[in-house]
Amino acid sequence: MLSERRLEVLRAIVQDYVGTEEPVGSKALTERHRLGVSPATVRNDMAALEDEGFIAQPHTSAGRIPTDKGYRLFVDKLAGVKPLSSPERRAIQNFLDGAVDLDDVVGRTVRLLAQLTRQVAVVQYPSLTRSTVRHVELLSLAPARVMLVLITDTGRVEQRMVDCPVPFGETSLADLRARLNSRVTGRRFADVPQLVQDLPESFEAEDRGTVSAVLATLLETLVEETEERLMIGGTANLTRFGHDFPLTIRPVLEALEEQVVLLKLLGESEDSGMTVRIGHENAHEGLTSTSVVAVGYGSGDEAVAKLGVVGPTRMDYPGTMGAVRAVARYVGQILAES
Amino acid sequence: MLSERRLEVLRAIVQDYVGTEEPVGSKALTERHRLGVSPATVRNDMAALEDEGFIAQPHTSAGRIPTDKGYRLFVDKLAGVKPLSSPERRAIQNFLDGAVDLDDVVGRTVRLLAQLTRQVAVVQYPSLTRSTVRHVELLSLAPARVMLVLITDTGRVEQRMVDCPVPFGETSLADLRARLNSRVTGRRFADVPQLVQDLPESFEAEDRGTVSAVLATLLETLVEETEERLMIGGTANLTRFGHDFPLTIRPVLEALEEQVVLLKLLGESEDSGMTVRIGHENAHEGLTSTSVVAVGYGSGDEAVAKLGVVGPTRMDYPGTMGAVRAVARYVGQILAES
DNA sequence: ACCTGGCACTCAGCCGCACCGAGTGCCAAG
DNA sequence: CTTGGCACTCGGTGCGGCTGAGTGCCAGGT
Repeated sequence: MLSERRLEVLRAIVQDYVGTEEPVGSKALTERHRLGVSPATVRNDMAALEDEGFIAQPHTSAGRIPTDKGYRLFVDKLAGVKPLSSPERRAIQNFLDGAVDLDDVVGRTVRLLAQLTRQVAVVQYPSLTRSTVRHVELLSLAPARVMLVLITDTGRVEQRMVDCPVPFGETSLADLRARLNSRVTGRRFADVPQLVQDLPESFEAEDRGTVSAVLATLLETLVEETEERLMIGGTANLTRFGHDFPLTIRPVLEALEEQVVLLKLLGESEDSGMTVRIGHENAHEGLTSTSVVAVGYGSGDEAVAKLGVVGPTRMDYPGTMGAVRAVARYVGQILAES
Repeated sequence: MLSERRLEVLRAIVQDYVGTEEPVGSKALTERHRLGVSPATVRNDMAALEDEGFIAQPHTSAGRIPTDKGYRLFVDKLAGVKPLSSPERRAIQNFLDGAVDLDDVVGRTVRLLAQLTRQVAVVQYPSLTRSTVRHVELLSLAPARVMLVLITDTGRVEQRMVDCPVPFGETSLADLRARLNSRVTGRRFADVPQLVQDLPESFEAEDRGTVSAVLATLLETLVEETEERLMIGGTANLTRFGHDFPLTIRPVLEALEEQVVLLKLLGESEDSGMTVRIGHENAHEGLTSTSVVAVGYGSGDEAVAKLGVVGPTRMDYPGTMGAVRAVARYVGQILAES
């Protein structure tokens, strides 16, 4: 229902607007793009595109700017994913290769993504529920005090204190540690609850209380930390947002500080494959003038967490999508290696 | 050399300016404060204060605003530290008490501080070098692969992978773990290097390579992580900075993203006792229009790390200092308990 | 049926101008 | 040393006119 040329006009409008940040008019369009038609024709097309809701005028007698719906069409039909240049790829690899631990990987990823896209980057830590257990460690700190340390295959470490109802001997502790690990090492966290269910029964009566306490803390940790952690960076890029600062930037900063909001943002997208959420498509009110590009990443074929960027709806979608995808791939490789 | 009344005038100017964000004139001053003198007198005093460099006019025929030097005098001589109200104290305690682990403590502290002061909060993780070792754990993940886990008395956990030159048996590993712990548990991290220096010699020749590798990684971790970690929050408060947004806010956001800068910022202050660094007193260029209020906190009497806030030079110093001090105390308590 | 050039119209942004008023410095008197 | 008076400054604001990019529409051409 939209002719080929009209789509072409929309593409041109999006590209110009993203570049200049200013409403684009018919004359400027014909000059900057070889559309092969006159400004008047473009005007007609623009009127049609406006009727369909793809573009809008800020005020009468100004140029047009794309609407969220216009960006949507652009992303879905008109734009591809721009692959990175090979120097960029090499830079990514070099930068990520220097990481020493998981925190470092995530930290570097955030900085990298922020720099590449010149936007705000968000990286989720590998999810506990989708990871597998590498090791469970129990340390006796005091006669009735045990520290529980949980290590995942992605290098994440969680620790908790456990208060034992009665003092717990070193040998019992070693016993519990051994049995616990033989059951859960290499298994997925999601499966842990049923794997340890009957563990207390196999212990002496006097130790059962403590065993139960330890297990309870373990399960609690799994539940609590299912609210994942994440890291953000590149907030300074928000200053390149637009001219009407305070009002735009404020709610975005606020939203970015609420982990819950961000996690929802990343979580709502499909598991693998890139998701682009544009303007009002974002549920959160403060983010209706931003777009979110997110993708899953993982050490194997399956995604263990998401990463992405938050930027103005007026962003370079192909470039951003390319950068996000590339970074996700490299991070996956790094995690698989460690 | 400055009469009592002139100091009083300065105090009034600072207070009014902090409240209204607008240059304050002689007439307004006499109306809002009971100085007992006429505007003309105040004008004379203001002229004197301006000669001394404590206040300045943005343009001729506008009110006066305090200079950095003026704020300095205000903080040093004219203002106390405003204690928090008891509801506030209770709120702090309740909020911090719910923390489950160190990350949570730091996270809650940041949010709390940001909310109380309505500024950007910065909290440093307890320093490794000033903490003591609670436990060192060695886990065999593969025949020639060991994971080193370091746990501090403040609950911080660091982990590193160690590649062994030759496979390392479980018994040797247990042996090393035991000897290592007997030497370093309870000792300060700073002392660890010399405590483990001669450890390889006491092992069989074939294991010495691995023992050395493990120790090398341990020491390396200590060095690397001496660049401390920290957490920031409340950046949304930057939007309340001033009217001339983009230019002011940008360098601040950039500075806040550079951990190194922030660590220097906190580190430069004396160990305990509160430090207030005003405007150009901050070395970093991006922060010359901000003030930093920082204080050490710790589980015992000695500081293990710093926390503080970054805000506009035009801030409520007494209130901010009060909040920072109170939060530091409570965090110290929480850490001591865990 | 579609493209195109022409034309009248609109309106945000940008002067220039005058005015207002808060605030100042100075001075002479108390 | 304080105070009231007074002339002066100058940033901010509101108003009017101009400009120019951009539009919508129409009539003519392909």
